[in-house]
Amino acid sequence: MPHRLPQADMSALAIWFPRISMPPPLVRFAPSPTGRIHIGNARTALLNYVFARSQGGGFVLRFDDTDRERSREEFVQAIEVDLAWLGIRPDVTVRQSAREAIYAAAAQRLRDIGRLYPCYETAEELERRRRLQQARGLPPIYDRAALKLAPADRTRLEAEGRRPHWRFQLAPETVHWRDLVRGDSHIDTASLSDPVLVREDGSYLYTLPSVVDDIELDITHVIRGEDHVTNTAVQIQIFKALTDKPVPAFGHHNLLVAAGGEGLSKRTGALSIGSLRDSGIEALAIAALAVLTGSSHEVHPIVSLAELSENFDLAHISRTPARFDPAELKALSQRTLHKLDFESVRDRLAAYDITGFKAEPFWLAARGNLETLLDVADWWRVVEGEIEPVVEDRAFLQTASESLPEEPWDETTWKSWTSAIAHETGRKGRALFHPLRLALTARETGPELAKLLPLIGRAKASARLRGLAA
RNA sequence: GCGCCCAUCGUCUAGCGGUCUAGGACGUCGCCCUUUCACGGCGAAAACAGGGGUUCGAGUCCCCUUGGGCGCGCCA
Repeated sequence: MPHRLPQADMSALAIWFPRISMPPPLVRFAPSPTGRIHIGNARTALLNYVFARSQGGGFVLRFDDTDRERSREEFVQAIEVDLAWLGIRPDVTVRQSAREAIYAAAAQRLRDIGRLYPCYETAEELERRRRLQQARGLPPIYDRAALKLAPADRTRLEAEGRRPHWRFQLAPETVHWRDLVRGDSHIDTASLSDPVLVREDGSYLYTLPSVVDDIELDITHVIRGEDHVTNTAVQIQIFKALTDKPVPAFGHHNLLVAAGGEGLSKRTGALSIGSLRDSGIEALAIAALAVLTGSSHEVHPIVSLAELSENFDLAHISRTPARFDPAELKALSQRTLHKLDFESVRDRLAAYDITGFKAEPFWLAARGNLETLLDVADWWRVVEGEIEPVVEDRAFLQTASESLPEEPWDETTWKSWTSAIAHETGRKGRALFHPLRLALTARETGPELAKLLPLIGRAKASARLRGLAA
């Protein structure tokens, strides 16, 4: 497969032309602040970020907020917060709303070279024509009627008060590019409508600002969802019409679909990063699942974002849509938690007032039993707080409390204590341990009691065995 | 409707004509560990969408069917 070779090609080039050093890659993630980011969005952001990191490159966060109607400041903030939580620190942040003069200049340049032409059809007219074409089995493509307008026609229309919207005139050709994930790709512009770049009210649609910013900011790699492949032909043409700079490389990753198979696009109000965070999902689990699923890499828990950059290769992403299953995310989040060492959660534990000399041994004992970090509070209460013990067998617990050894306790205390009880009562297995666990922790399942007992301490243990809240 | 892309275990995938009685991971199930549960370790079951070709030989190449994704906006 040709698209698995570019790495080799690059290094070959570097050997033969050592003086031609590639500029460091610069990627961009370009959300429109019309909502919170969701798992699909976040995946694109993460893929860009991990790619940049793996190549020693930079990451631009660009807010595509040219749609003034729908863009909201609160979403700009929320997106930055969500991205930061995921571990993404943009090197540069820009807003398209602050750059309109640049787009205006670009639009003028396109008019000057005759590639941007005014159209006077109304939205309703266009809609009607599209339906007509579809009914006839034809592709719904703009017929370029406006191109045939004589100057006099325009003058008359303008006199009637009609304001034009502006279309980019596509050159008839098949546009080719070597997609970073999909390999050799091509689009015949004959199957496309000339894209509207400027609205009737003079504002810009996504297409022009996007290309202009990619040029101005020297973006080298455009990594985005597969839903943008068709746009690529248009963007390459606009790019070339505007500048002699090299066209960026494009990589279109597969899309996520819901477990049932239906699309998981931004329109379906998919799981937001914010709600995932609130439900206790680990950011690292989201990152791992987002970049690993749908690729030939095994999905596995990670302990740092950097881990994902190590074997990262866009060519390892599949061209088939991948299912996103929240249950899988949850399970991965749980396994992630079980691997985290104390240092990496120290600050977050402190937020639950889990500090002091018991904090680390507590974490090591409890982490394997957590579904989410939210659960630590419950286990910390078992160790340091007060709980109401569950008494299953009063007489047995009485015996147990009487054989409780004197402190100091360590991890061997549990073994020697329970051996003594077993000896005295003849109990073993579940009959022996279940009542002890219930009395000591008030829960059916939990961390190894050998590790928990010394943290609970004699005073609390003794009281709980006697059925007292402690 | 038209165009582009795709099709291997439940899920994510390896596989680039013989080495595939199809490999891995997650999940599932079983066993072990812990004189309990959870965590952990080990093992098992589980797939080439269907039909035609090409070839000595096809999961691998071609065509059709079926199924799926995306696109076809004065959205991004």
